[in-house]
Amino acid sequence: MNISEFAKEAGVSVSAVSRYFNDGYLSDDKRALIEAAIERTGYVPSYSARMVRSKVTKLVGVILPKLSSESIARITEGIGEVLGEEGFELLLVNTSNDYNREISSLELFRQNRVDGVILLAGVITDLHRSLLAKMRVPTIIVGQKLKGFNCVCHNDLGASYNMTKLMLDKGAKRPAFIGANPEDMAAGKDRRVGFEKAVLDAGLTLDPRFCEIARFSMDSGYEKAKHLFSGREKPDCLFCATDNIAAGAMLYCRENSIRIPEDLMIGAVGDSRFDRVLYVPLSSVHLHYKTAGREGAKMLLSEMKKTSEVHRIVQLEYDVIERESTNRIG
Amino acid sequence: MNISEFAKEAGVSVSAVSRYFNDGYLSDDKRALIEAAIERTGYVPSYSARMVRSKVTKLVGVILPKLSSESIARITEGIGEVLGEEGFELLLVNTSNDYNREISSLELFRQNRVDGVILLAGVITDLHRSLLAKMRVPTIIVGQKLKGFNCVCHNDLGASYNMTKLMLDKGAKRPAFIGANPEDMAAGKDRRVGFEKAVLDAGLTLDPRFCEIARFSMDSGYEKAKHLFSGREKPDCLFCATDNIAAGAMLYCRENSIRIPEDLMIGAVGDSRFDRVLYVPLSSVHLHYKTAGREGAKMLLSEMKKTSEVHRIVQLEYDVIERESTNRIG
DNA sequence: CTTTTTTGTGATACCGCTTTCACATCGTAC
DNA sequence: GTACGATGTGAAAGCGGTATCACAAAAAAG
Repeated sequence: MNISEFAKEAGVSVSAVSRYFNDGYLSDDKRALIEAAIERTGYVPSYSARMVRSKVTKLVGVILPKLSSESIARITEGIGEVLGEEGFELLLVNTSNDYNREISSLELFRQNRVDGVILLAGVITDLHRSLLAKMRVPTIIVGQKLKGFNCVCHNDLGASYNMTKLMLDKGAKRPAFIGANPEDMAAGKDRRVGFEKAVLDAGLTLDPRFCEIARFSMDSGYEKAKHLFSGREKPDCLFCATDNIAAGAMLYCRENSIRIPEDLMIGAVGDSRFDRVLYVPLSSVHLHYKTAGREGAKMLLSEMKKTSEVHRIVQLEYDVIERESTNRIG
Repeated sequence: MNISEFAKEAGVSVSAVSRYFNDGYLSDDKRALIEAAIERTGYVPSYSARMVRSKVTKLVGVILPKLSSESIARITEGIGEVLGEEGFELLLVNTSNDYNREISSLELFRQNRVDGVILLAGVITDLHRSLLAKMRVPTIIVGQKLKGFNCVCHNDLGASYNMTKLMLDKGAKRPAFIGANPEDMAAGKDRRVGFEKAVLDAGLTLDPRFCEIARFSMDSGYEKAKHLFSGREKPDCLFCATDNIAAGAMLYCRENSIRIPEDLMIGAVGDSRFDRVLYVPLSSVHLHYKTAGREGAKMLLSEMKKTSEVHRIVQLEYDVIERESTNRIG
């Protein structure tokens, strides 16, 4: 059933029906007629047709590197909450960390497909930048700082600095690091810089043999921990860029009777739900992922309303959560 | 730029352009002209306009109760993989376990918004059933068996039966159960029935004081474990409907010096990634979530192609993964 | 009582594309 | 040489809505 059939059924004009579903500039009796007819027929206007003329899709494209990650899931939940309230729906693209899919999704959304875009990316390349600059719809980046664009991000540097400091303050002298891809400015580079700064501020030196780069997985954390402990010199504290990496490293420790925190303190960033039920409850830094998603969505909403082109970067703070894995008396 | 401007730019007719993007019934020289013009202008046809006429949205609605759950994220990843290959995109609705949002999303998708729907639901009510029966687009249910509808589900009964049996075979005599909402036929009812069957088959009796119903969270698992151990009689093995519940229960055990597996064996269903790094590595049953998503998506694709109305229920099998939490010598 | 404004209304052009249709062209069969 | 199907083509009629507009009726202002 289309609008004109429905209008006939309701005994009103096509324009009246259209108004009913839009600005509402309509008398009460017509409104009643239309509502009665909706009740009878279950008529719902076609979204697609509406889009053609009004250029409004009520869709927001969300590009993410994977779904099965607690942090990303929480960000996405936050996004969905805020946008859902405003009647928007999420068009989700999971790029599976595939660079090409990320680019092609941006290309797709750059066109007329959605009213706005939220990008959760790890590594931002020049190609990303140039595509982002050419976006015709408002676009928000969550989880990374990118000058000249609208971003919601975390204080990764502060988080890693303070977690590392926590361990050093307890007397650790041989700090080790398992980080992520440094091309990822947030989880990779910033968390490394924070670690390094804390080490230097404590008057210690950085030992390159105690620095590893892992992928975002437990297995990778396990492997890197193995490598860390393969040398003669052993670290006495370990900062991991993510909880998953830390969990993997912890597994290696258990298998090799490295006591936590007695022999090795471990701290990480992320505060995953499983941290407190790990082999040894893991000290970690809570980042406000869901809030980041909500803030990103709010920022997008305001961008979609106004026409101004002011770019903002919002940085959320963090909470250091101490658990047993760093609970050593200095 | 619209199709007629573009056609002019390319020096061909509007029809030629339309054919280029659709059936491709076109001569090679026109095709070349169009391709050259695309190169120059970056023209992309409007999805919205295309939808109006062709009634094809290339969108699949996915309704899920939450995002930050490993099982759901994995199912959704599987769905995205398969549908992405076929050029479909996912319109995601996170209902946050809100019954009304579930219903209203079904209502929304029942109309002309998407080409197909995949529903991941816990509790299916009569209202769900009647809405599902009235769907005008192909719809697949993942994670639940529902007669008369297309479903991809797990063998929850077999999974819980065998996990329980594993523990009873090792000599446990006082089995306890922490389950989920029994209105959830899969994770709630079937997993309970499997547990009960295993207990009865082992010649034991069901002790109602050893049966708890939890929500899908660690905290809830913790609370229910506390309640289980509050009586005089203590269980010697515990089956939990999900890994999260088990992790919470394990936390209670640690705090109260209940040794695992010596005093209490624990087994669960789900095989979450964190199982092996828990306080005590958790025995669990691996369900093929991602495969379920993939199969659901394939089923949807075949439903969208054909017009027949044959309903199938596909049940996936499972793998029992034994770890330390049940590693007791009977 | 006229003029102006407000409020409500339906006809109709239009959004950007797809589909239908009538027709032109070409190669092949008879 | 004619008949025929296969292939290719552009004009134009939709698809189901929204935006614009002219205009009527009622209310407010003068």
